[in-house]
Amino acid sequence: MRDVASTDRNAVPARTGCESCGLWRVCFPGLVASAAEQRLNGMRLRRIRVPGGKTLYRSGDRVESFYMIRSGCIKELDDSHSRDGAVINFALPGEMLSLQCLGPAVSNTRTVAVEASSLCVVPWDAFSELGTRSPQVAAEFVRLIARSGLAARELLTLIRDREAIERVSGFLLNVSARLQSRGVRGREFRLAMNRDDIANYLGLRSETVSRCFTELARRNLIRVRAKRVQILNSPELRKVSLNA
Amino acid sequence: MRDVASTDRNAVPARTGCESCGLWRVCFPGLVASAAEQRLNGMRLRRIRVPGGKTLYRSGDRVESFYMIRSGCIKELDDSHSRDGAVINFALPGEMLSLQCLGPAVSNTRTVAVEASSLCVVPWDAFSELGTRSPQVAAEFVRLIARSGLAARELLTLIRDREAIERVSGFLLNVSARLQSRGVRGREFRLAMNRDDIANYLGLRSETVSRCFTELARRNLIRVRAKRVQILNSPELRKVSLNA
DNA sequence: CGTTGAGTTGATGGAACTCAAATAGCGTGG
DNA sequence: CCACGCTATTTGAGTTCCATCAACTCAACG
Repeated sequence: MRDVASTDRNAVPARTGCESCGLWRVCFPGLVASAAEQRLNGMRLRRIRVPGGKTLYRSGDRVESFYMIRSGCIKELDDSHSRDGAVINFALPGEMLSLQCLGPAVSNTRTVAVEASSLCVVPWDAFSELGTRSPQVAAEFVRLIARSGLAARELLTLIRDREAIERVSGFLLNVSARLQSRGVRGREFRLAMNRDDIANYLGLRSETVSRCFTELARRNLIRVRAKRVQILNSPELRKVSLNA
Repeated sequence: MRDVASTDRNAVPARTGCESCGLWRVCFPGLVASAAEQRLNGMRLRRIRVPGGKTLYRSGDRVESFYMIRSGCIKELDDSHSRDGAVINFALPGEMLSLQCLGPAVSNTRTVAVEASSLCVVPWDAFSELGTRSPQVAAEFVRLIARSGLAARELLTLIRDREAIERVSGFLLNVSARLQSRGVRGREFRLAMNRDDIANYLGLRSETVSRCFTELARRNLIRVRAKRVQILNSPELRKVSLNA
């Protein structure tokens, strides 16, 4: 139950095991509670592979499962205002999708694979049953759902009242920290998304994002070559992101 | 259990009853389930009054209760980046506070009364107990918590990639709709917050907010005099807010 | 009637957008 | 392996929008 056969052509961001997965703390109490039938197998765990550019689910769809990113990158889009969708969040390896749908059950976002991605799929009812048996698990749920709403708030403070270079610096540090916390090297990584997606996410234009990358490289804070990014001076980069 | 003695000097936005309160759908199943001890009285419901400018709770505080706004206006501030706090949300009459804290229990926002406000205070444990007894109530909880994260997302789409006049128009429509949905007249109302708070919320400067008000008034879409706002042409105002 | 604070209006500069052109990556097929 | 073509990205020049700073209005209040 650890690794899956890989069919990747290009270098894909690291594959993560269950320990680094956001659901681990939910699974764990369940597994402790009763070893046999609450194993991952018993929960009808599935793995799926989504090709880059393909839609996972749409706004309005009834979503009945959690999704955990194992590799790749999924973007969540809000279609309510702009025609081609505004990026709300990039879900990175080890992170979760669709949590906020499980109250209303129907999704308010469209999710699209930024690149070929591998996901774990866990039916909601399996977990919900787990929650009714263990208040510990139920509490963990509430915590996770509450935390899932935090991404939007973080993005809000990342872009509101901040100028372009601050946003881009903050974005890089954010991605770096999230990769690091999942056990992936955060100093040097590959951005799965293109400049347009980043610009859309940060409320900028791709040209501006590009200029900021160039400027940060000129200051020797980062190194960029297309999608590959290397963070050379993260304390200084943080200062830039905080306008300090 | 309906009205409280009023000590307001100036005209304060309408006081709302339990029916228009965001918690009603949570209370209701509980009340149905067992009439006697789960009444509002049984839940140790308290009413408090917060003077304008006073802090309700701070970031880092352990929050053990829900708060429901009965009258007035409470702003939620994020202190993580700016010195004097960035406005995340304005809680209007009939709306709730501190829901997202009840997973982590410790608040990540500071809440300050924009004007003298009256609140209902309900201890979390009373509800949590209610939830363990009724899965219906528990589900309603999850729904409410998931929805509480939506405010940040809405604000995000309100300001990202939108110019000043679009933000201001969207803000007015948003406030209008929220007042209306709580049974208050939404065509003509009084903004509790000053220009600085609005500007902070929208990621603008107070001068810009002022200019936008003036411009919208010039186009005969609204009428403004200090804090009093009248919406004259909401379809057209919507067009402006959507950049259409 | 002067003071105070919120709100409005005006003038100016800078940051980011726009449009346009140049360049770099990258997959494809010779 | 290299040339080709396509797309993504970078760079440049001009324009727009908003922040800034400052002056001004207005109402409340002693």
